Amino acid sequence: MARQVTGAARRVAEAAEALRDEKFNARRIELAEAALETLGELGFARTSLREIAQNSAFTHGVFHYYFSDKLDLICCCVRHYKAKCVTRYDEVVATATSRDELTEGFLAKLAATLQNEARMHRLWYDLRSQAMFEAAFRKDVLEIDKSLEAMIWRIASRYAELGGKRPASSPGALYALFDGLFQSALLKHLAGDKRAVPELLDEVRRLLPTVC
Amino acid sequence: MARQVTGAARRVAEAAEALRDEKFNARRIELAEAALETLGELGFARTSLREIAQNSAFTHGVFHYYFSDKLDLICCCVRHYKAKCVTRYDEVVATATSRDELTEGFLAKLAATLQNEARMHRLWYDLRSQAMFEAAFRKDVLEIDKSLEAMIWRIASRYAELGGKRPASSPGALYALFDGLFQSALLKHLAGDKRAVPELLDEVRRLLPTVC
DNA sequence: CCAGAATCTTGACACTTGTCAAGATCGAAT
DNA sequence: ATTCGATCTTGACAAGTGTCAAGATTCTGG
Repeated sequence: MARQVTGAARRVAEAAEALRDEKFNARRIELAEAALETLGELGFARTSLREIAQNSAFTHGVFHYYFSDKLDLICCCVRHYKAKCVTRYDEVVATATSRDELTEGFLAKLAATLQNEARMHRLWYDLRSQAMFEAAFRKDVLEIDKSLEAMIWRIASRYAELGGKRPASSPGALYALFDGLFQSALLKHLAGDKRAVPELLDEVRRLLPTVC
Repeated sequence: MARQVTGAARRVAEAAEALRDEKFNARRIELAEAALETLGELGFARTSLREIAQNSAFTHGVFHYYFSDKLDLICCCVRHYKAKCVTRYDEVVATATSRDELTEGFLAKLAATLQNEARMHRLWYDLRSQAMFEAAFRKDVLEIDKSLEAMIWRIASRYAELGGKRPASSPGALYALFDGLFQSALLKHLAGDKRAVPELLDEVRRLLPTVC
């Protein structure tokens, strides 16, 4: 019986610990989300922990309590950012019943995110560049890049399927193409070029039938 | 005659000033080149003027003498970097007499620069991302991006010409594609992935005939 | 050769940075 | 209600930052 009690006690203890862990992790994500605000505004180079804290409801000490250091915090930010990103077009892919529908749904989301979430996108490009210098970022960044490539591939595959064809290039090349176009459009958009978004849409509209 | 003397004196003075200017500018470029060493090693975020000075033969005060501030220095670096970059493939384009020759020449240079000048390339991607945050960089960065696009276009046009065809996509899309592929390969290469370079070459070899 | 300008060195300034530790506050189990 | 651990605040520290100014040095025209 002693053994059963011990077992039950251990289970309770484990459950409590799991709860604490979950709470701890939820807090980390809260903090990461707050940090993303400032990071998106200022970029990696100009963002300090104190700046992050001041633009949030937290004090700078809390960040040190939940993260071992600055890199740890930013890694967590990147990982969290990823989860929200890679499902952006999934609904469109799932519901579209024709090439046109898929095209228009994709383009609409593309334009919307380029305009409304420009700060998050530029942060992603910033951090991906940082990964070229800072080894600590590389694992997460490469993983996200793979997810984004898969995301584009899902769109292209479905588009090809709806036309009874198969994508004409590799996932890597397709991702490179769309990512390059998006990055360039983002820069122009941030520079105040009103034509950036429509030109991107035109380009993608023209390109889709030729690559899939 | 007084007028002639004045005119001559003015011309002499102007020549002297031009000489000073030239010398001044040559020094700026020397300093920018030294700064590029450290920038390529550490990236924009982690590079300070003192670090730059310590890794060079100059004292940190000189940089302040020749540049109004840090941004001015880095803008100069970027502009200088550009000049060296955009002519990389021109000789290949000028001398190649067949599609194969152009392909192989292009791929050889591509592989060489990816491996030997990885630090400069990652700095370029870093600064291009910075331009999304820092307006002061945008003009120069957009200009360089245009030059690179034109560089790719020259290659593609010549390649198409040698096959009696015309490029199948716009300059922007072509640049996006190659830039995206290069950026991805660079990241993998820096992460220690031995397959990064050969995979890039394979991809480009496969792609060239389909886009031109 | 020498005065004045150009160039460079040095050291200081005010400020920001990441990190940490001591203590306050909170929450929950006993 | 008390106690103890988790959570948070606050303030401090040393190191590093961009900037600048005063003076040393070098260059150059006369």
